[in-house]
Amino acid sequence: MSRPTVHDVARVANVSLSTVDRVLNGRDGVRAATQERVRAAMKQLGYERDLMAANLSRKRIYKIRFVIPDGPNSFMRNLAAELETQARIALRDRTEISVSLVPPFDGRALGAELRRTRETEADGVVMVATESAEVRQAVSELRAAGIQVVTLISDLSASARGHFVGIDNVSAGRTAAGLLGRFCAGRPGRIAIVAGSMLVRDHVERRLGFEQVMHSEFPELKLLPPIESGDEAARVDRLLTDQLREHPDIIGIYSLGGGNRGLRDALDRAGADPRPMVVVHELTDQSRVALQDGMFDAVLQQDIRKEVTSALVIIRNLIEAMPIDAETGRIHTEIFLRDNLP
Amino acid sequence: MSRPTVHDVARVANVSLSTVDRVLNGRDGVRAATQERVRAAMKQLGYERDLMAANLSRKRIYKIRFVIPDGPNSFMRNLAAELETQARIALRDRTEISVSLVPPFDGRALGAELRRTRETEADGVVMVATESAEVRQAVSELRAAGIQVVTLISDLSASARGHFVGIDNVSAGRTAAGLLGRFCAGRPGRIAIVAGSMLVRDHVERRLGFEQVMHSEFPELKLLPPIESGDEAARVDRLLTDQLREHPDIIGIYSLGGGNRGLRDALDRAGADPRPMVVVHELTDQSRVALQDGMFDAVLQQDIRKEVTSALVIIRNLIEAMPIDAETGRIHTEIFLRDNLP
DNA sequence: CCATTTCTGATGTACGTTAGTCAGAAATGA
DNA sequence: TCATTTCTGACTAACGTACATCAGAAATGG
Repeated sequence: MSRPTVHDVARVANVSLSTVDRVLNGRDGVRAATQERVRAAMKQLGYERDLMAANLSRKRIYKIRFVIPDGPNSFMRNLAAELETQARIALRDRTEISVSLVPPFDGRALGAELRRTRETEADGVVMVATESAEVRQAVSELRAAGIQVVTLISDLSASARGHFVGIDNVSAGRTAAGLLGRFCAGRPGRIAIVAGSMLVRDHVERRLGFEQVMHSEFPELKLLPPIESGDEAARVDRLLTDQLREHPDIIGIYSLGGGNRGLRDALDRAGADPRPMVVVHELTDQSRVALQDGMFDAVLQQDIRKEVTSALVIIRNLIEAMPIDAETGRIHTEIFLRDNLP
Repeated sequence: MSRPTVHDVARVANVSLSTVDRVLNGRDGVRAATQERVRAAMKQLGYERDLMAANLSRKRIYKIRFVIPDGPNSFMRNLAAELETQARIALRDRTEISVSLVPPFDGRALGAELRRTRETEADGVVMVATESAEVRQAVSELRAAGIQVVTLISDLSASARGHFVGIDNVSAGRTAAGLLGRFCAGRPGRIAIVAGSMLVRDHVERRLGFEQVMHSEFPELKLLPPIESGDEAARVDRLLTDQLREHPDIIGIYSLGGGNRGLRDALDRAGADPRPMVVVHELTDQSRVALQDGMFDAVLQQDIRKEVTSALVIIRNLIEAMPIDAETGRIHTEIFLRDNLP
């Protein structure tokens, strides 16, 4: 009553072990009719290949290369840390993870690094994409060489990548608006928007989603033009302080990028009462403390661990040419309040 | 450069394969000094037993039994469906999942079913707990018989269960209060609470957390005593309709259990304007539609798939007496608004 | 020091799969 | 129908570990 093996399949299909193996592993030299017989037997028996035995036999080790941005961005540093811990865990699944860092927002550097990957005999590459012709070119070459590619966090448009793992940033912006709008419940007033830069795609998308919902659902709230801070705390502080002084009727703030320490400082300085409702992105030490203080009301987040493990599952399935559950790559935008902090 | 095997350990420790095996599997007949040598070699090489090969050799199949509530509750039906899909996937990991259904909120029935489990030669049991003496007794017996027990979604207090997988329900209740309180922003009024049963710990804990935050942070909102519906839509409808009629000043509703179709019906019937703000648990077809209609404002959710896979990982680790990462069992409470629906 | 007990090594089989070789059967074309 | 090509079967050796058996070495007790 234990699970069926290739031997059982062979017996039922009335063929030899070799033939079953050939069908199972897509080797050629099997007549269509025979293939069908084997497949029927597998279905009839409910055969599922034993991955453990299979990998053991193949002595296969999946080599996965992560290419992510270097630099001080604390979100990316968290990602790097997570990769380090996942690397140890993945070893048990016969998966070897290596990480290489490239300058951020530099398509040329990323493309060059991707090309270098071909020499490392990796089975797959997971990368945080930067839009550029070089990158798209390099990705095509990798895939042509049989190396699978998955984009993480930031996608490549119109690319031949195998899959994307990350959140939907338009929906994240809409979510922020849904929260902030309800928090400001009926009171008229202005909403300040703090962004990093309108040159990066996820920020643009978040702003887009935010404005969509604000305009349609909360028309009594007036949006101020976004502050562009370059994700630098000092600039957030300075520019936002000015804006708060200029518009005493600011009752809500949406920060869709980094530099949230500056946001806190500006709010501290302004000391409005009641203070504006605040929704920000990315759960960091800073934003966590601010949540607990009651200075921020909600933090939107993407679960880095989930993104990494999903990327691993997906790229392994790509390598094995196994079907991919579309749900796996779709990362939800998580919402944290003071009370559901992890 | 590949991972070390028992052979490497034997060579480095200068002993035979047999001796390494004896140490590795805790067989006796190895002098303490020799054992030390072997262990040192393992540590030096960073040896990790290859679980795949090990299980293959043992021809071990993990038999896991899930015991979950029967009945129309759509959350539990989702769970059952998820178990079905996970069962196919788990097969590849030499894990055989069986599911048995018991009447909901019925400690005696659950206890009896758990006792029956002992005859199924299962290695572990995962169950959605109902509080009762019979259940605690049955769990102790299972564990005494060497069968691991993990509670899922709803925990057992003071029990000998091996682990709990699920959200922190107190924190979920607090989160609901944080949202509903802010949504009701300053307006005074009453809050209705709809629960399933105070016999299951998750409902008790949610209520507790909800009331904590409501009392301390939003004292202008008065809480009505909870409606106990047994998670039946018809009863929710009837009881809530009564309550809405009796208290026209209800401006918020927290539903911490099932039967949300009844909640919708009652709200439809009452037709208040402005309608009360509504926070419910569990993303189902019903609650999803209600979110999109704007009938519900927020839905708290636990990721069923994550819970099932975490439970499987944990119970396998328990069976193998491997260390358990505390983070694995901790499931976050997710928040869904209309705009971040998956 | 010998007899006994306790420890260690050598060897083999098994687990389910992959992957190869080689001989022979079956289908195909001329 | 024969020569060729295309399929198929029978075997075998791995992969890393578990587990059993048996012989022989080392430590122990008297």
